[in-house]
Amino acid sequence: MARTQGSHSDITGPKVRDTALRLFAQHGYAAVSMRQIAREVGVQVGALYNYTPDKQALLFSLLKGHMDELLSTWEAEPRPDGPRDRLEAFVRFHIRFNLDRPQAIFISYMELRNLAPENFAVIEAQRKVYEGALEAILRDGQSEGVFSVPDTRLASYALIAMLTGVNTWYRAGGRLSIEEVADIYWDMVRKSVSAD
Amino acid sequence: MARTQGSHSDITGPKVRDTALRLFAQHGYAAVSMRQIAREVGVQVGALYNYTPDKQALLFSLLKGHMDELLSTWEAEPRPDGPRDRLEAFVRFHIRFNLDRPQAIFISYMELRNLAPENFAVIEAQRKVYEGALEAILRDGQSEGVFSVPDTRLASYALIAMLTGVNTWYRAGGRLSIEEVADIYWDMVRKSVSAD
DNA sequence: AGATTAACTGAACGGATGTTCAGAACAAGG
DNA sequence: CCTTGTTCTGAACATCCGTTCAGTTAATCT
Repeated sequence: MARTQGSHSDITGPKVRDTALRLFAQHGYAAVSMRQIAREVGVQVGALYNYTPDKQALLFSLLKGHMDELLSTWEAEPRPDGPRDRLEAFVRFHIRFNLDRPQAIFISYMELRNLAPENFAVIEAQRKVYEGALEAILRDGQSEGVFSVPDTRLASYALIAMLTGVNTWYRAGGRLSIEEVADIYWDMVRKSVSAD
Repeated sequence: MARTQGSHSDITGPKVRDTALRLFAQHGYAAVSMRQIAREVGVQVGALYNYTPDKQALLFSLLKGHMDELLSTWEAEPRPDGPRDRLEAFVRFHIRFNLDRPQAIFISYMELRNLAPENFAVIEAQRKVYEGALEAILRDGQSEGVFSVPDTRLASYALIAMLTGVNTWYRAGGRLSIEEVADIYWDMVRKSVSAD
């Protein structure tokens, strides 16, 4: 039998993506087989190829979709005046965005090396744009004299790593809410760049 | 032919570990085959099983060896008086240690999920010991009034993530020496906990 | 009602996987 | 010099891999 009742592409399609995202985040791209994805979706393995040309494209599509959403959401955020408030906005945005999609964040840091070179280049370029936004804030603050950062490039790396690290330990329903976490991180970031 | 001249276990053994470490770091545990390791070592695949009971044990052995070295090296470090100097020692030690073994650091953060549960528990416990050392410093500094950190647990996570992040961008021979990098990071860490 | 099309099954393809093992080649010890 | 033990080869094992495709089913269109 094929095409059981109510199973259409607009149901199976997202299900394939969701399942792949979850399994890739849990076990890693290389450790997850197409058959495993199919089993959890509830179809035979061949059916997956209605939704992706191959396994590599599935990974790339997930990462690309995530980066597109990250960039467009960030650009739609209110952009306060002055480096200090812009930095705070970045910190709070980053933490909120990350904690809302832990799996996507996880694979977009862990599975980069499993991208084909041309796919890697695309994602890497998008990441540079995003991290560049942080560095621009730091540079502005430094030149306006409201921050004191000896090396803005390096500081942006350090802060990104610190902020992205929340995903390794934060669990929803824990002792701290997302807002409380953001408050604490912002406190540390603010002091680390010597802002008021 | 077998046993060609000069190939003994005290040469092949370390070569297997070095090769496995390099390949795991480069492509990921699941993406590297035993045959690939054997090829780069220069033996047939069966010969690897003189040095490890199986692939999983090889990964665990690499991670365990790394964590053992991390803990014993840290415990052998001079232990300055007072939280401020102890924190500085920790920061400089961590950066130095990490940048000296980028591959081992990489796999011990990336390949944890590929460990069998009982192996994972061992490594996780060791990691907790190490991170606990940082938190103890923060707690002491907080209670002595030389630091101002609202949440020492969370701050230790944040700082560890920030410090470990150096491995993602630092390349030997770049524009900054390890000492310069450590100076800059220490400056940020110091300020983030409000130490003089 | 009949034709068309989208969605899926079931099976197959060649090749790669981790692991085992009998036997060969060599070095060392008596 | 002959035995013993170590180290390795070469081949095999069963199983899994990503991917393809002819055929089947069910929804949609005319």
